[in-house]
Amino acid sequence: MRISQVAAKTGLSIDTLRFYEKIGLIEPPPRDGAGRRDYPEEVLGWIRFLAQLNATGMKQADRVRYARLRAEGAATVPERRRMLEAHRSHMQAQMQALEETLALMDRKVALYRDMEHKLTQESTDV
Amino acid sequence: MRISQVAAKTGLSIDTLRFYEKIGLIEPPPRDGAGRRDYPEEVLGWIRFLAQLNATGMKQADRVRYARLRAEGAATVPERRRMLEAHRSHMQAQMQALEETLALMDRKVALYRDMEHKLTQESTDV
DNA sequence: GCTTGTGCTGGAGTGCACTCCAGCACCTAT
DNA sequence: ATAGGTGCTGGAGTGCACTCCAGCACAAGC
Repeated sequence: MRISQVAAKTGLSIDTLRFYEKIGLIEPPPRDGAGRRDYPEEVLGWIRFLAQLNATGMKQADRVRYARLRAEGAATVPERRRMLEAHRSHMQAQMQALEETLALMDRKVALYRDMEHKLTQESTDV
Repeated sequence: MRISQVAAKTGLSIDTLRFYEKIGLIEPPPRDGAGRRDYPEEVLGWIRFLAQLNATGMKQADRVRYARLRAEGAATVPERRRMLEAHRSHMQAQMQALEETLALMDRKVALYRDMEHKLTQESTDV
């Protein structure tokens, strides 16, 4: 698969794909006769996983570390597991922050609606 | 309250407090006789609210916009409410991403545990 | 009255995660 | 055979959110 196809299917830009390769997030794919990258299908799943780690706040440096461990094979499974567990608890903290702030937003929005209601009445009453 | 006190109570650095003032996130506090910032107590609650918006992914530019609206008074309540509602739905999308990825982490961690178990047995069995 | 601590300003520097560009090669359709 | 599209490399530039620093003023304790 050519780089433009991968970009289209993953939503990453072509530049980002090359950048991810440069920093070690994606393994350098084989090249075709003309020296162009020829990605295997499996890269799509890996990129989607990276996107999930990204969306849930894992830092680039840690994603790179995980990618490097993954490339080293089965011997690194315990360390990868520890990384995922660490990220898991980080995500749980985020969930809690979100829940608390969501509740706060609801209270504030209700308060603001109330204020708007009163302001509307004020101008209607005169 | 002096800047170092505010820093200690909020966890922000002194530089960050001045930076927040510069970009309009915090209103310039009055100064004491020696020209030092003298923050009112209320700033603590506001900073904690900012921290919550921060922790749940609201961008600086939007926090600044909200702060400016807030400083303008009651007339901006409808717009502030719309901002909070927009942030609310952004947070809900984040929650969903977290839930999905949390479930994925659990599956992967279980898988890795399983692999570790088998590897251990392999070396034990021989 | 001098040292230490705290604060001030304006501006430069940092780290992260991309994003863009020049200058070139190759492939494809007309 | 030539024009347009796609891809390549190495390196520079960007935007965000701070963070640090020099050089100075004021204050408080010994």
